[in-house]
Amino acid sequence: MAGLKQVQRQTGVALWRQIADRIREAIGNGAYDETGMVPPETVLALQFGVNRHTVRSALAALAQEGIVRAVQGRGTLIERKERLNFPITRRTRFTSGIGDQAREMRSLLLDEAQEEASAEVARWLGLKQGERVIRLETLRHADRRPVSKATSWFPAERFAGIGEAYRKHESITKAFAELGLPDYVRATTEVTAAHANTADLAELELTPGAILLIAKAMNTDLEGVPVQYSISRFAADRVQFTIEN
Amino acid sequence: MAGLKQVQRQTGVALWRQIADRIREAIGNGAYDETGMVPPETVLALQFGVNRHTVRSALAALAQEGIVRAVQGRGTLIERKERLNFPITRRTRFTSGIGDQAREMRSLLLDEAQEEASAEVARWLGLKQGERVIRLETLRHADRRPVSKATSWFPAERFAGIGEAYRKHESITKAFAELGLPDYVRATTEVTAAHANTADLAELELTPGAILLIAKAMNTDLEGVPVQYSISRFAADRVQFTIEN
DNA sequence: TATAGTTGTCTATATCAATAGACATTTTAA
DNA sequence: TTAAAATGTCTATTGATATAGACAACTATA
Repeated sequence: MAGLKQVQRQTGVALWRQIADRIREAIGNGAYDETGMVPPETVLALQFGVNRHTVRSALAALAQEGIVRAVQGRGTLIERKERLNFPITRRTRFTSGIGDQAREMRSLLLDEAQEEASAEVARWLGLKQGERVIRLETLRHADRRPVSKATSWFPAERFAGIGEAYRKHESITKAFAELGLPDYVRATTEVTAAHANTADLAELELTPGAILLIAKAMNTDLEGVPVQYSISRFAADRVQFTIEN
Repeated sequence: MAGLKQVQRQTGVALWRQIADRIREAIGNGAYDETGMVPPETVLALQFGVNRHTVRSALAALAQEGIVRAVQGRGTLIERKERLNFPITRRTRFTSGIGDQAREMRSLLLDEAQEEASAEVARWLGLKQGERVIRLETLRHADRRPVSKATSWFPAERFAGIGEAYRKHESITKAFAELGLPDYVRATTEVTAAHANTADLAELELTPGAILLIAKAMNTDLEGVPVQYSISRFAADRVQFTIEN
């Protein structure tokens, strides 16, 4: 079976829109990953059982969204969104925040350690300097491209075992949930920029001179008690932050 | 603020369809419960900022779905959906299964008793005949109309106190959760039909000769251990079951 | 019994959606 | 260089969508 098909007429939803939705979904599922382009308009028209112009309307809509780009003579290329968008809100989460923009998300736990809180960490987590904290080093990929490397600190007492939970779920949100924190909010985020150092270059697969976006973030539980402080280093050419006010 | 509004033009979705969706949603939210009818076409046209004919298209679509019925000179009446649909799947639950079709759900605990398992109950629950089970008699209403009367049996040892939990939450799912069973699945469902007896007639507010749909269901925990066996008697003219394969 | 309020029907017009066909333009590869 | 394959553009036609206005038919109520 080649076909997507199944577009319905006279439902109040235009065929071109139904087709655009199908193609967008197929792209999201990686259906055309091998070629990196959408099938020719004539082929799509045949598959969906509509006129080529109708397919063109659908592709025009997708081009408007920046999902595809038509090149005369070649075909209609799928645009890799080279900048993942991170909305920064009170409900900022890494995975679900960009889950609709990338097909495959990976979050690897590189290192875990228990240590004494530095002055900075203690200040952010509302602890005394020297109190025990758990530090996680994580590396996050989207579609096999490294996106960010993050260092996170958690109060050791409250979140014992978070390393294991994170390794299992590849998600801070789910790790928190497993440890009895079903919900949390982003309290503050500080964004700066810097040049990548040699370690960054290797881990994020960058070239010398590359720029990083650095986000220092503090999350709290619903009572306002700090639960996480993290410093994330993003490859600046692969992400953008959006802050809505 | 009166208005729903917010219909968009030139999105590939016809205005009449957007409006139909809004009105259907508003009906589902009980927005027009006081009058039992949709506002006049002219009022809706004003609210949505469209022509009256466009509203008429939307209402015609809803009438086709059986959600409303227009009466010349009176108005457009909201049709009480006389058959609630029960999807029967592995995740069958009473309340959430029809929660989007009725505005007010009630589940009353009529009686609770601890008794010895009959041969039938023992077989379904994987117990030995004579083992202790808890029996609950429940009556379920949707929008103040009785829908079903059910007798449920639970292993007494594992689910001590389920009667109280059910009375409190009016939900088997939540009662299970309170007793440490966060999730369960429908293992088997047997459906038959019969005439209502005199007790059914009274409890389900039926007229003599009425038909019942009788569902014998067994739920298990995620390990496959039976947790509930129930016999539910549904007023056949108020429900339908759907089984997707 | 009027009358106001409501839905039903009809005509007319403009725009959007979809089909059909022809041909131009560009890229890729034989 | 040529041809095949793909997208781009144009004209024309049909049906669905939406607006506009007028009036008929029906219901409830004063």
